[in-house]
Amino acid sequence: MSEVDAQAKSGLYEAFALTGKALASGKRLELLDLLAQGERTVESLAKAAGLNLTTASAHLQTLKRAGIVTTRREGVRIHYRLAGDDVARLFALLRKVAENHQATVSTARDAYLGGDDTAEMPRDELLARAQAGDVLVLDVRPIEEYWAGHIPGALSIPVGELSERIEELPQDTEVVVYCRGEYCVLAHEAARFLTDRGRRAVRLHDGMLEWRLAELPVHVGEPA
Amino acid sequence: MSEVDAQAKSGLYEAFALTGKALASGKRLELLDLLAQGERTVESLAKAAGLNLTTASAHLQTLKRAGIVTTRREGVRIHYRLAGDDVARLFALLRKVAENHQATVSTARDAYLGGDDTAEMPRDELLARAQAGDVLVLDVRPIEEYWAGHIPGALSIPVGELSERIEELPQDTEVVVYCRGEYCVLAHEAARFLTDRGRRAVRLHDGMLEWRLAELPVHVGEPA
DNA sequence: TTGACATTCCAAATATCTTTGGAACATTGG
DNA sequence: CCAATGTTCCAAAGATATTTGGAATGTCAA
Repeated sequence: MSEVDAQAKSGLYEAFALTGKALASGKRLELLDLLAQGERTVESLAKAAGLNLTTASAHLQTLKRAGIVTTRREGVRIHYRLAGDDVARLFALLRKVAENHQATVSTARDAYLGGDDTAEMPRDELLARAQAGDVLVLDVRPIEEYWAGHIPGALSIPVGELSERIEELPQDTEVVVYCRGEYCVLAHEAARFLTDRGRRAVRLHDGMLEWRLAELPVHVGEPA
Repeated sequence: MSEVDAQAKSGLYEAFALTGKALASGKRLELLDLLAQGERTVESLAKAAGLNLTTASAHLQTLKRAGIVTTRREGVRIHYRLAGDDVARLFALLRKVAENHQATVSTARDAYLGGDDTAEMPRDELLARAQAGDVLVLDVRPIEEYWAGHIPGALSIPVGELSERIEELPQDTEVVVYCRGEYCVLAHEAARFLTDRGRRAVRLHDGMLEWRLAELPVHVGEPA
């Protein structure tokens, strides 16, 4: 390989690495996790990720330089969003690969999600039983994320409002709870809360991210 | 979200980020590109990637700490390999996402591969025409990579030996050249060399990496 | 047991990334 | 035009990564 070629090759791979660097920080991955649910403003991202506003902005600039997020201005606010579904797919695969090959991930996962105490249901079973009207599908993400896209027919009760609004759920039908994705804590919390209160509740095994990437139907906006 | 939860969450995401950090260096991505073709020793990787031996070892340790490569000792040598096909898939997707969303990648790509002067053929067309015995499939990677896995029926002539061995190719059948993958320069070089010498030669659009990930048949070892 | 060899460990120098407060910038509404 | 607000830019401090030579480790063969 010539000297020139070697230089051109490392140029190409440094360019690839820019995308790698975007994924090389836990904070940035938390931001991507939020963005995978739909677009958000800088302030809202900073707050949700527990970051100083300036720090969040710096991380978002890094993501933007790598091209994996884009921005849209609306008045004084700037909305960030993922640059495409391929980015969401890359993000999801990164987490899966990390889980497959790093023991520390399972440990951290269980520490965060709290073991696997509540029962779970795969996507295809939810589809079948929701068709049959057999179960109630419950979205426990923040309402903005529900509006940005949810499973058709799902009811929205953000997990923080669940204790006040539990009466909206019929007593005797089984509830399938879901949230952002496979590593999202909200559905775990909701399922624990509901089963503690004597309701029949199971978690969807993963969440909206995987649902969308599987190209299953998604409803945007208010419920029909 | 409680303080404890926030801490547990950032622990989980820092663990994910370890895999991200593994992908955050051009040098490491070059090593992964080589490993995607099959296992290799440290020395061979260092030489092929143009790295100081100690530097290569340090990068390989980083990949190993992230769990995306594993090692096997054989006598005095240590062989590195990818920890699974999911890792190869992640690597391939990273390059694709980078190309999709970063203008600099196309520039660097063209600078390295030399524009798109030679014709290319998609995988399914190669499959059909190779079945029909219509074309000769030519693998121009180093012979070790050919042994580690190649398209069934392909002939191996490493690109460096092509000028001495061009007579092994029948004059009048079309040749389909392939190498490591979509961003590998070897098939471009070979196709240019062959067409310059009046042969009918086209490139497979991608290479062994994408072929394998598409779960198409792969032959390991000597040709049948 | 010794010598040869492949690889990793260690330490130090350099480079890059992260985080933060304060200043600067852009947009909107008064 | 001015003030308020959301976001980015800048600079500096601290933390983390990269690269390298030289020493240490582990394995094999003589």
